[in-house]
Amino acid sequence: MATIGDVARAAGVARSTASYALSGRRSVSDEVRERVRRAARELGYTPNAGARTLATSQTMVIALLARFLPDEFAPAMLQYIQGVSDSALEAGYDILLSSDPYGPAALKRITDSRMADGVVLLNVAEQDDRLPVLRSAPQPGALVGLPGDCTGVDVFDLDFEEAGRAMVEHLDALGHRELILVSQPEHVIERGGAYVWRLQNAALETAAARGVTLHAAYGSSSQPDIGRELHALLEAHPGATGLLLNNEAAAAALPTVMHERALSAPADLSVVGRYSDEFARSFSLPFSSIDAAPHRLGRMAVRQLVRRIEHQPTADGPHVVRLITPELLDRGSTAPPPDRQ
Amino acid sequence: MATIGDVARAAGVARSTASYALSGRRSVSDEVRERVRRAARELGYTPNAGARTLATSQTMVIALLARFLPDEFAPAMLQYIQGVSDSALEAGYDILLSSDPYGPAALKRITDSRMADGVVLLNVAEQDDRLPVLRSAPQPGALVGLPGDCTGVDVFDLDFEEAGRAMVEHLDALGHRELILVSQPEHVIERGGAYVWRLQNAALETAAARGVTLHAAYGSSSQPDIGRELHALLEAHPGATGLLLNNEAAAAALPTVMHERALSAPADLSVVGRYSDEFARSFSLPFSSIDAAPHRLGRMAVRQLVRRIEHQPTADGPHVVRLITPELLDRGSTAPPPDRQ
DNA sequence: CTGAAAGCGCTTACAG
DNA sequence: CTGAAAGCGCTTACAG
Repeated sequence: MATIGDVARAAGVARSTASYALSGRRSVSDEVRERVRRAARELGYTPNAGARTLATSQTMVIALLARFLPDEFAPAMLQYIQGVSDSALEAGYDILLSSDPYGPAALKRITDSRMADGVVLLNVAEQDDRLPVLRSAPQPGALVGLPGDCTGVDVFDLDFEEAGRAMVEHLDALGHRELILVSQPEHVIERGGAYVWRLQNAALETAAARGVTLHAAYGSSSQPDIGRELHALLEAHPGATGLLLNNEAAAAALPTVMHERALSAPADLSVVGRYSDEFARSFSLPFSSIDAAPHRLGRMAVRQLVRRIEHQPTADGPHVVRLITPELLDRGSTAPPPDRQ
Repeated sequence: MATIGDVARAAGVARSTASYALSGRRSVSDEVRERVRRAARELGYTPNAGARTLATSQTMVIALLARFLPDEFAPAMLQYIQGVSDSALEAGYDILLSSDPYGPAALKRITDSRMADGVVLLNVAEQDDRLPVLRSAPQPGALVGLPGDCTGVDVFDLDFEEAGRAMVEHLDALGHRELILVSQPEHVIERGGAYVWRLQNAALETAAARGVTLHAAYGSSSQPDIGRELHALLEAHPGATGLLLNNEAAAAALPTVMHERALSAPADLSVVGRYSDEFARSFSLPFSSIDAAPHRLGRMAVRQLVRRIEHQPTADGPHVVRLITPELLDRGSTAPPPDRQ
């Protein structure tokens, strides 16, 4: 493979001149620049990434630390990755993907060995064991997901509290007095998925404040369990006229369940979910929903990370915690409750 | 950050000795080795990846070239990535993930700049424009997906022809005389998804040889279109007693469609699909199916790639094309056809 | 068993 | 406007 030395020799100049001609970091005569460029082109010269990194201490790589959890929802996961990947590409960075189940050690190795200029953490838990490592690393970090302690990192997430409020307020305004909320399984909370109770608590508080009855339940993350559970919940609360879903598996199962119970939305039951629009589209979920916006969150995290990387190490402003405001996309699955006598 | 020089100084030895003591690539007295190790531990020494790469010309990185196509099925995609990721981790490699839509240029940059020791290509097309680049790269390559020309690379895929045959034979043996096959959308073929017609042609041939009528159709890759199409197909072929699915969206939509038509499997209709077991599980698809085995294919590709990388450049055996034999997982959705008079 | 030196391929002050 | 040199942090022949 051609090196900068080969290019310099072919162009009849010094290696430094070849380097400058290619990078444009100091002025070079038009003629020399042309000769160097031609030589580079003809030799098919591409700079060696390792050598450049060693010389500049810039890797132009962003590390993406993901966790492939068994009950993590695959379509959402892939969209986070896509968002990160797309915006890294735009900014000129490559992605180093790590899904080592033992996250802290993997992260430490990556940051210590200087394989990346910055780190994006996915599936962030309330008490995330990767955070202490990230805070003491020299590289900046951006998270998708809100941890208990946000110091030293930039954080991006959906405002799940607002989502919980918005769901309840929407149905309350339509006149519903009794609702059911189906959340992710309880073990998602146990491993630190704070978004589950953030949404649920806000929904419960809002319901209480408005005198709305809200039955909060945890649902399974896979079929057919979740289907059975939905049946049982609808049976147990015959007076409920609205259903809130913070559980993708439940959203996927609901059309069948409603069909089996001969219910239709919104005539018999109003339904509001929380999942990605992409998921809604590919499964044609007919329910109004709050967009989980995984692609957008991935993008935001990378954008901010790149800003930090490129302003480093001085002009780094205060760290941000950006919770995006839920938007309820109306798919017509909510309406005033049916009359019951 | 501590360098090997810092470690050497702290241990009172030369840098070379420190390096050898840590790598074990030449014998070092027990006492010196202990001193060096302790110094490394106390200083929190981790070798600089770029420097090591420059010195050894080994990156310990595998490039993963994916394509995020709009109608690519997300759960399958993520599982390929997981398979690759898991086995890379086991082998001690990191993953450089590229999803640049302009694949050939991205691949060329990655291989030319020596960012990886080997390359895995996902979503391989019949005529894949990344293949010429990969063949002329110095790094070995492994593909998931069967291209028209397999020279110079190792190839892994499901045996889609055998899958098509197996599906038809299975239903023929049960006594079915008229079947419907729903494939992926036609534009998947157009962009090079050869597996669509590989399965379809084999199914058609097998059916013809056995005197079975097979109606082959392309289906949409998303709802609600595919649902409508399934209805139309079942309507158009009232004599069909078996349904073959090579289309994940169709598999996801079918339970609802059958419900709507008051059909049940296998009493009214025998159904066989082809998708990943993981997908079947998370959506509880009640149909017997041939496992697409994305995780396993990803693993196989990496395993072989690592073998090539580590035997390079001499002892590289002939390239392999490994088509894994479809396994029909019986979920009880097939039976002899109902009597029709 | 250990050390001093060269070299991997870049970039970037330092000189002219 | 250009060149010769140093240095990034490793590894690995070459000497002893």
